[in-house]
Amino acid sequence: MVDINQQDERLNAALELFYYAYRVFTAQPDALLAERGWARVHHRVLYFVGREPGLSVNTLIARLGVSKQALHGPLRDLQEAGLVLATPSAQDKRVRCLSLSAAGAALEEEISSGQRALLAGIFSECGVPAAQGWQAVMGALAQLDHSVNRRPAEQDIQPIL
Amino acid sequence: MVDINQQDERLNAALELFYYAYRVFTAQPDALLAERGWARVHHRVLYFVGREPGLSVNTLIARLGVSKQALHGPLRDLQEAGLVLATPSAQDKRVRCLSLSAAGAALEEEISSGQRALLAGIFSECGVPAAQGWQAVMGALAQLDHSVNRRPAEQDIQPIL
DNA sequence: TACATAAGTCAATATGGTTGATATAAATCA
DNA sequence: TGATTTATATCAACCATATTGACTTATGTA
Repeated sequence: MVDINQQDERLNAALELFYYAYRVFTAQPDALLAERGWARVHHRVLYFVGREPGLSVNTLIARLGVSKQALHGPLRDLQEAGLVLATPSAQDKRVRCLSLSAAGAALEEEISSGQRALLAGIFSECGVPAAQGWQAVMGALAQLDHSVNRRPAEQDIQPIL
Repeated sequence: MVDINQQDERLNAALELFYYAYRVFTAQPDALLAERGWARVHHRVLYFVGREPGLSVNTLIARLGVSKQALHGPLRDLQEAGLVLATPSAQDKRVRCLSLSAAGAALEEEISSGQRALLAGIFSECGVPAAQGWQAVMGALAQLDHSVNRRPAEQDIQPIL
């Protein structure tokens, strides 16, 4: 039989693990961005646009969960720096389809590849079964996302509008 | 032989998993705090003081990595609400030893227990091997924390927000 | 005594978010 | 066609939270 307090202790340790692991995971990109004078919003814009090219400004606002006024500053920065491109949609010329320029993709790649390398190293260090366990746990957690702002993906639950 | 692009795709999926899972993990405490009109700083204070009772204001400032002016507002809120107690140290009457009142401990417990329950549910859903794999991966990541503000490792109890 | 330290406060400032109002172009409806 | 809605883009006022700097008070130490 499992001691309740011991169980709680293990779970407390897991809470802390989550906090520290996430901090390590995000420290690198933050530092890379800061070097170039960009902030987190810029990173998130690069990230979302990179993974969903052609998305509209409104969609991006929904993904990020910020107001359009809060988005526009950083978005304009990125466009002026030539990292993000905005081209009118063919279907509806009002909507601007956002995408990354080569330079934008390169910066995004530089940031994400650091994170991929970090995870790849950890996964190979811990072994395939551990990596699969990690993915199962994180996947189960992510499934609980009730946010409306999620991107639909084949394997995901569709957002309720 | 492993296809490089396929490998990168799996790693990209892992990046997204991390992002969404963390968001789910932090949504609950944020909501609980917001209900009561507290912000994240208040939570972090409750957490740190709860896990390191008797710590000084300066130590707390170092743990949080904020200025004393930034801390004092929230800290005063918590003291006035009777959640955090400050008693002069016996050794040095200048330093205030911070601790949680019963009410403070109860709120902290309420917040953390939600997160423990969330993780416990996920762990039992995914099975013991997956949970162990998750812990191995997160532990390996957390080990890479180079932060100056960490506590010595013997107790190594750390914040969740 | 002279200086240093811990805590608390006040003021000025910066940043990053919010809402509200408004403008423009494009699409759609009656 | 004219009226209305939608998507994007600003401007302005405001607010929360952080910063640094200067200062006070109480206490400890050389």
